[in-house]
Amino acid sequence: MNKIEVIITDDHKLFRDGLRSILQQFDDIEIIGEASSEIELMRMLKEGYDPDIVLMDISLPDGNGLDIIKQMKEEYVSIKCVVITMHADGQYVVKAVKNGAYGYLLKSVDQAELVEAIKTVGLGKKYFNAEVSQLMVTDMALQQDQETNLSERELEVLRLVAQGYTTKEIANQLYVSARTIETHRVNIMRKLNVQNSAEMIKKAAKCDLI
Amino acid sequence: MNKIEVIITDDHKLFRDGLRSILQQFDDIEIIGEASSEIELMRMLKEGYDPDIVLMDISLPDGNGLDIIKQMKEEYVSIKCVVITMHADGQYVVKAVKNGAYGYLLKSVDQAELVEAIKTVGLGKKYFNAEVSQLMVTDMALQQDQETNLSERELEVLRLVAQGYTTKEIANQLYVSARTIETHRVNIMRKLNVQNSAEMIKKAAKCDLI
DNA sequence: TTAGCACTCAGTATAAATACTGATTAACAT
DNA sequence: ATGTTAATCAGTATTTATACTGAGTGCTAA
Repeated sequence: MNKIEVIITDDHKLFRDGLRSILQQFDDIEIIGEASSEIELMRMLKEGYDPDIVLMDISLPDGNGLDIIKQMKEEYVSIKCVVITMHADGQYVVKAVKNGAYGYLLKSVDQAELVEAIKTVGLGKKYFNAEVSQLMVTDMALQQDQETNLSERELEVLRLVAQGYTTKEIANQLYVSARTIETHRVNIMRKLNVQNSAEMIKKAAKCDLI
Repeated sequence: MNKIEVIITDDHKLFRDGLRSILQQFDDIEIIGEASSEIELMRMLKEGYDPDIVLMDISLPDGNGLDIIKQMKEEYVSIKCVVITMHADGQYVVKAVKNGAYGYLLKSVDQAELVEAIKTVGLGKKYFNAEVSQLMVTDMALQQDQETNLSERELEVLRLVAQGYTTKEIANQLYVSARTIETHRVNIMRKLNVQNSAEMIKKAAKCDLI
């Protein structure tokens, strides 16, 4: 069996050393490099490093660690990113998942779980433990809790607006005057607590109304 | 300790009987009712049934089971819904979570896990096992895979548009002419393959570009 | 070195949205 | 009964967006 090749990315040398020390004990895992920043990581990849897994802290000094996951995934399709962080924040987890991360580990995990995560991801599967899943679930449930109280008619209008129909077109479709639709739009914006159509559609999309 | 009061909702009597038979063995769980449809369930709740948990199949004959979770949550805040279904579909899981479900079980789970889920939810915590979390994660990662290829500048403009700034305002902020911003808008819409600003914002929101 | 793309900018005309002022009717719950 | 809300409709003026025609510069990768 081939070794799982890993690059560790974290701005704290001591932490990198610790990880290396732990992972060195396993014959099927090999640390092929370390980076102390996103820039350094990207430079290494550009220079030809080709790890199976990048183990990455997302509170790096240069920029947002979550964005780099996406970037890396686009440029180096085969590399799988496992986030390791102290941030027990559902939004971070969701963002990481959406950006293509293969795993999300809290720094509170133990050795055994770290290794299990790496091996799981090494097989091409994703690794998110119960705690992390919980964070994600809780966050998603919260997002939905923004009550809207739009009437049926308003929802209907909102959906048509979001589909790109103009006020006039909607009026024709619903057999009412354009004035009516305009009133609806104003009321919808008031209820969603936004100032204009762009924000209205954004908020509607975020709240899954459309 | 109080018993966890459960209503089983499923359109197959045999399945309800099976669940009842399993759960009856546990002293701290009590089946206080059964419903064979959403309508029946809602009627029971209206009549005063007040379960801790509703164990619900989401492929019921009358309407979409996922929507009823939301409805129930709004009208009966204290009731926790646990979905039990044969649909191993990430989108369903995501939707269930967003609608406020406290758990999602595949019909392939065993007795032990069913009971564990009920007890966990009974304590007010959510229960989503590794398999289900996996489905959810996979689905979310997929959604993100729609490539966009917007340039940095275009993303910047897009985000400002979504925040409700007008073309002129954006032009002032970025120290370029309004023409330039208009060109950007047109290019963004072309790249996102949409016909107007409303669709542009909707698509951007759905793809988490903003 | 040439082709493509990002980014910038222009005029003219029309279509649409927004801001302000209002109003009537019907349903529904306190 | 009375207040609240949904749903409908109106005029006028202004601001924005859109559609059509374009173009020049500078970078980069084939």
